[in-house]
Amino acid sequence: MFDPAPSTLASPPPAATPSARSATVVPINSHTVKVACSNCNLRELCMPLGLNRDELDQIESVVNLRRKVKKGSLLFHNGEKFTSLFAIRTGFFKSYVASEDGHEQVTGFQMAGEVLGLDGIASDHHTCNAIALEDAEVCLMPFDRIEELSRDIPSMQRHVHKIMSREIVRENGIMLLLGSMRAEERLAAFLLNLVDRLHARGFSQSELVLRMTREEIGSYLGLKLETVSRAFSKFAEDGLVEVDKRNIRILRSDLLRDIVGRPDCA
Amino acid sequence: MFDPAPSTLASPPPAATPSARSATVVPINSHTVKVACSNCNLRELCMPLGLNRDELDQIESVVNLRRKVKKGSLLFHNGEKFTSLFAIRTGFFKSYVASEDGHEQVTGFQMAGEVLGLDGIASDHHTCNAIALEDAEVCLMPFDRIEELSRDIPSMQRHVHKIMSREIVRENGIMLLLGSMRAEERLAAFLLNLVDRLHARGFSQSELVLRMTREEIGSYLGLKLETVSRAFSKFAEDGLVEVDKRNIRILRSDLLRDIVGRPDCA
DNA sequence: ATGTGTATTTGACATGCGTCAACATCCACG
DNA sequence: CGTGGATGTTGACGCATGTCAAATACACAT
Repeated sequence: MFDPAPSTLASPPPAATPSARSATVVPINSHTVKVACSNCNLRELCMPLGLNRDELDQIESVVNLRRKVKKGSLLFHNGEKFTSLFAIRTGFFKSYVASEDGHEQVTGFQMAGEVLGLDGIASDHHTCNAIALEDAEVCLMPFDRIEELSRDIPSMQRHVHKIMSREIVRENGIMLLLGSMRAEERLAAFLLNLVDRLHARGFSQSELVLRMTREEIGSYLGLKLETVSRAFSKFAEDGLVEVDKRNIRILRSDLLRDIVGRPDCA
Repeated sequence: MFDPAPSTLASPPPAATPSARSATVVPINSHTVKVACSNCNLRELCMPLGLNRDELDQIESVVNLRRKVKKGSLLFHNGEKFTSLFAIRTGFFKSYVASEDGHEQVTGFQMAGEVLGLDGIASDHHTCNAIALEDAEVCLMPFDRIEELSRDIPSMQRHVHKIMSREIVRENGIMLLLGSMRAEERLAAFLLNLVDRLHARGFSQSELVLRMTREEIGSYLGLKLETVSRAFSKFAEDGLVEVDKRNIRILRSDLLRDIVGRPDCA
């Protein structure tokens, strides 16, 4: 097996200096406002994207609270009143919907710099749940403040629209995956997507640590956990990846891409 | 069999007086502007929703063109530059994405009052295709005009956000369907959803005419056309629906709902 | 250390749906 | 009025994945 390199993989890249406060909700007073976005390492991925200095100052007035979310606890849940979007500073989330009979369908995994809560805009109430898969910190962005600012800053407005549209496009891709791919294609696509997003955040192109269980992966991919496990074993057997529990090393991303691309290569 | 009632089902409810012009793109000049939204029967479903009289006047300045789309022709396609959203006045569309290997995945069916093109905002280019399943007419809404107006009219801004969020929520539901339901549950959910949307447009609660093939239904639901056909036959055999080609009469929507709700009722 | 619960892997078997094929029906068009 | 292509139905069969079960490993609390 390989060295899981937990020190670099276990924690996201430094997103400004994480405060060590114990309170769950941390108000940002005037002299700490500057910390919010300008100094955040995620500014190239998150809300401030494409804003100039002045606009950056303004958006920082939107991000007025931070919230720590402990591993396993809910950020929001189905039916809860919608007031804010959440930008992830650190940590890892899953979002999921539940059908009446209790089945849970994971609808996405979100990492630092990504935005949660867009589902709530439609009806002023959240229609899915978001749970932290590791200790996390999020920035609260009250949506009416976002809308106010969007009216004043066209580039901000466009960015908000792009974020929502991107989510629509992502879900289109998942529909393609769920509707037409087979188990190994789905897992290959999943791994490549995850490692791409991690790489954009400064992590390795080839190593990753899964924050979710096989069952959660299966739920996202429309598979049972045993099928996910078998697909991992198959990939390992074929020398495409090394699998040690949740530590994954991608050895042949080219072949993984082939698997995604061609629906029938045994 | 039953009377397919084609006269009421074949054409959507009157959406203002349909012009009989033959040109594909119909510019709306100043004295016909009023026709655009105020008189449109879809104003309770479409963009003008929740706007007052003044705001209605303004939104009509956004809808500056109409376009006729013949059955079988593309409204937009993957890779095409994104400039406008499309509000459907009459007709019926499918949107779909294609994977590299040529497989097509239908991502949605859209009817009068619904909006197409949201996928294009993210990258300024469309990432899916939209094709008319019957002769159709759409209103073009240049997106930069929508954004301008959103800055002036908060209720308009909120409405645009709601439309995008609604699409995200819809796709969450499809993920649940594709990820965890079995064939008959999927088809039952599909039929109930279709008839609900048609009913909101003044059609029957129990009768509908499918505008798409079994194969297109199957693509949307992640099934093969034979499986769709068998599920229809099963429903008919069990007395839940009457099926005559694409004419469907729902006899027991209560039982259809049961099928959707409970994953194991054989 | 010990025990308990969760996560993962692997095997054996069952089944729902896909695949392949034949046939029926309908509509467009000559 | 006939013909060909698209669409839809149905049957037989196979396979990918689900289901059930057992064993192992690990995390964490006592």
